[in-house]
Formats: sequence, structure tokens, C-alpha cells
Amino acid sequence: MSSANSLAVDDLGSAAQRDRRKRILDATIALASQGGFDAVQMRAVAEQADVALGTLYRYFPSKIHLLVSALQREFERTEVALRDKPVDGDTAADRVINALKRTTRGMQSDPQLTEALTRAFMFADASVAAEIHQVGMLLTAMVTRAMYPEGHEELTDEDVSIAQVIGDVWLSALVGWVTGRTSAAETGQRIEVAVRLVLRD
Amino acid sequence: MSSANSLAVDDLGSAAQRDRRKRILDATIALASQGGFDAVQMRAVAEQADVALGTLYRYFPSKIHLLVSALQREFERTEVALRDKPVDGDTAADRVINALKRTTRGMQSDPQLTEALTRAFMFADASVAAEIHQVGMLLTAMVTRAMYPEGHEELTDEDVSIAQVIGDVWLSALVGWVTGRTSAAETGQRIEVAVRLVLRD
DNA sequence: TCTAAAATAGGAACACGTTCCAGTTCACCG
DNA sequence: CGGTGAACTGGAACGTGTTCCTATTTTAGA
Repeated sequence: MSSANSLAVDDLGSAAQRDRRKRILDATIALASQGGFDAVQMRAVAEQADVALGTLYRYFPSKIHLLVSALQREFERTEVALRDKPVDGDTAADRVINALKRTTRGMQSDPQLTEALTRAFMFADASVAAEIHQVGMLLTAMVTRAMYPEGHEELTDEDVSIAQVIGDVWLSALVGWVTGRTSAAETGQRIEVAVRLVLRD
Repeated sequence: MSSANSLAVDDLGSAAQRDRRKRILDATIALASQGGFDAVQMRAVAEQADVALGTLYRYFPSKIHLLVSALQREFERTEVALRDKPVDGDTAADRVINALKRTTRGMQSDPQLTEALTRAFMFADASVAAEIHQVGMLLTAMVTRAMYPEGHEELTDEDVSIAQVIGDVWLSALVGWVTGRTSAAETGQRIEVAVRLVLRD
């Protein structure tokens, strides 16, 4: 549980290895997108990625690690997209709401994928803490960037706390939507209300 | 999936059935308390509750239903306890913080149980929506009661939104603690910061 | 009290996540 | 080039959630 993880973090590896990793994550996303969490079966992922089951487990030590890593990759793309094409809005609250709505809309356009990734994220236990933490950082980074779009100097503790609260609400709202308890409209509403509560400029 | 659930909600049933249900939930809590989510194995629950496996599934259609129902029962007890012995505090924020801290402290005194119940709650899918919704209602009820301790006439939409936001943050913080990402102290801190953000009297 | 229906017991069987192993291929070093 | 260890393949095997089936017990109604 300490050595052996030559691939654990973002450890390079050969080009062939990077390619295998990519194929695995691609297969994961494809299966999740089609059938959600239950459809991401380790044997199916291995087959579709053209690797042996044991190899799949060498790259990702569990189904949850696999899905959270997929979520991380998707989130990184989202973050880059938001960076390339920043949201507009006159106040911090408006910008944050727009950023989250854009992201949420993207996820809601692929409900099965969102269900798979969200449930994996929520189900993760302590062994996935590192990956979970990465995703959390990305999320608060996206929120704080929307709060302060310009190349910004310093974030206060309160800024970070606010971003965390917004992130928490966003996750809970997403879980509510994924489990069919709240509609897409209600989800957006709930996020907007929360942002306006904590960001009263 | 539509009829057949004569026991789904809180449907009475005979005294023997109520007793079986209680034994099952007791066994669930005992096993969870001792070994967490993984220790709540359906065969073990059935054996400890002195019930056949098929009977267990007649009462609770899945492990997640079982654990969320256990969470619901625990939460109902918590809610009653809070009602019997209301928190004190001069402002709504103080009272809410005290109520949540008391509850959180209770859960943190049994980490394995909390891990089991929290993870089940977060992993639940659409088929558990009803039970999940109950728990959510209990949570916001606890928060709004702390906000307005007196027999209160009306809650505004904003009151409910505020309580929801607080509940969301509390759940996220709990997940963070359960997965070992945040310490107990940080968890309390995070909740307090959020409450003070949304409840500025 | 007798009988039909519902509930329960007991346990086999299946699905999928996970582990493990024997054999093969690949990458690098001398 | 040959050898050595790591990585990979293919697949068997195991554990636990879930389903299913038959025999037995309990319950409710006539």
C-alpha cells in the first residue's frame, strides 16, 4: 500500500502506458455515458479498453478510483474551458451563477455519465481521499476564478470559505438531481439562491 | 415495483412484523457501529436479527434502503432529543451552530456507524428517493427549529432556503469527515463559517 | 375449527467487484 | 545480441449483494 503505485498520481510512464490509461478512461466514460454507474463494469471496461482485467486494476485499484479519476479528467477539461471562455456578469454572484449554470448544463446533457461520476464521488471512502481532494480543489478554483476573473492577487480566508460553501451546495444539489429528487430547474434555482445568500455584494 | 410494498412506508403490519422490523434495524445499527458500511452484510444482518435472508429483503429491498431507513430512525431520535432539550443561544446563528454541533458530536462518537449511514445516504439512487427525502425534511426541520425555537407561525421561502443551504454544507462536511479528508475540528469550523455566512442577524 | 392466502425459513444460484496465478511479451542493461 | 525483471494477458476463483424456489408456519376469514 505504499510502494508499487508507480502510476498512482500522475506518474509519467511510457507513451504506451499513457495511451493505455487514456483508453481505459475513454472506455469508462463511454460506458458510463451509455448506462450510468451500473454499466461501468470492470470486465466491460477492460474489454472495451483492450486491456486485461488485471491490468485495469494495476492502473486503477478499484471501480471508485476509476470513476473518480474519470471525473477528475472531465473536470479539468471543464476548468480549462471556463478559463478560455470566462463567464460574464457584473457582480461576483452573477459570474459564479453563470459559471455553475454552464457547468451544470453540461453535466445535465449527459445524465447517465453525471450519475455515474457523481455517485462514485459521493461513495468514495478514505482510500480515494487524494483524488477527491483534487476534484474539490478544482471546484473551488472554478468558483473563486468566477468571483475574481482578473489575474487576482490574494484570496482571503472568507473568499475560500464562500467558495467552499458554494461548492458544497452545488454537490448536494447535483446529488438531488441525480437521484431524481429535484428537477433541473429546481437544481439551478437552489444554486442561485445559495450563491446570492453568501455573495451579497 | 408498485404494489407488493405493504411495508414500504410506515405501513403498520402486525406486532410481530413491527418487532421484526425493529430487530432488523437494531442488528443493522449494531453491525454498522462495530465495522462500518462493509460490516453490514445482508446475511449477517439476517442472522443477527434472527430472520431469513428472503425476509430481510421483503422488509428492505436493498442494503441501501436498509441503511437509509436506519439513518432515518436515528435521525428521528435526534430530532426528538433536540425538541426535548432545545439548544440555547442568543441569535439564530448561535442556536443553529449549537444544534448542529451537538448532533455532529453525537455522530462522531460512533465513527463507524456514521460512516455506514452517511455513505449509504450519499450512494442512494432514485429508488431510495422517498426515504432520502424524509431524511432531508428532518434535517431542515431541525435547522429551522433551531432558527425559531418558539412555536413558530410561518417560515418564509428564504428561511427554508437558508436551512437547505446549511443542511447541504453539513452533509458535505460530514462526508469530508467520514472519508478522512477533514478532522472533527475542521468539520465544526466549516459548518460554523457557513452558518454565519447565511445567517447574519 | 377448518381452510386458503400470506409470510417466513432455509438455502441454492447468479452477477459483479476483486484477487490471484501461470504463462507470455516487452523494455532496458550488460 | 542475450538475459532479466517488470508489465501484460487470459482466466479461474472468491466474497457479498441480490434473486429465486420449495417447504413450512402463521394469519385471517368463513
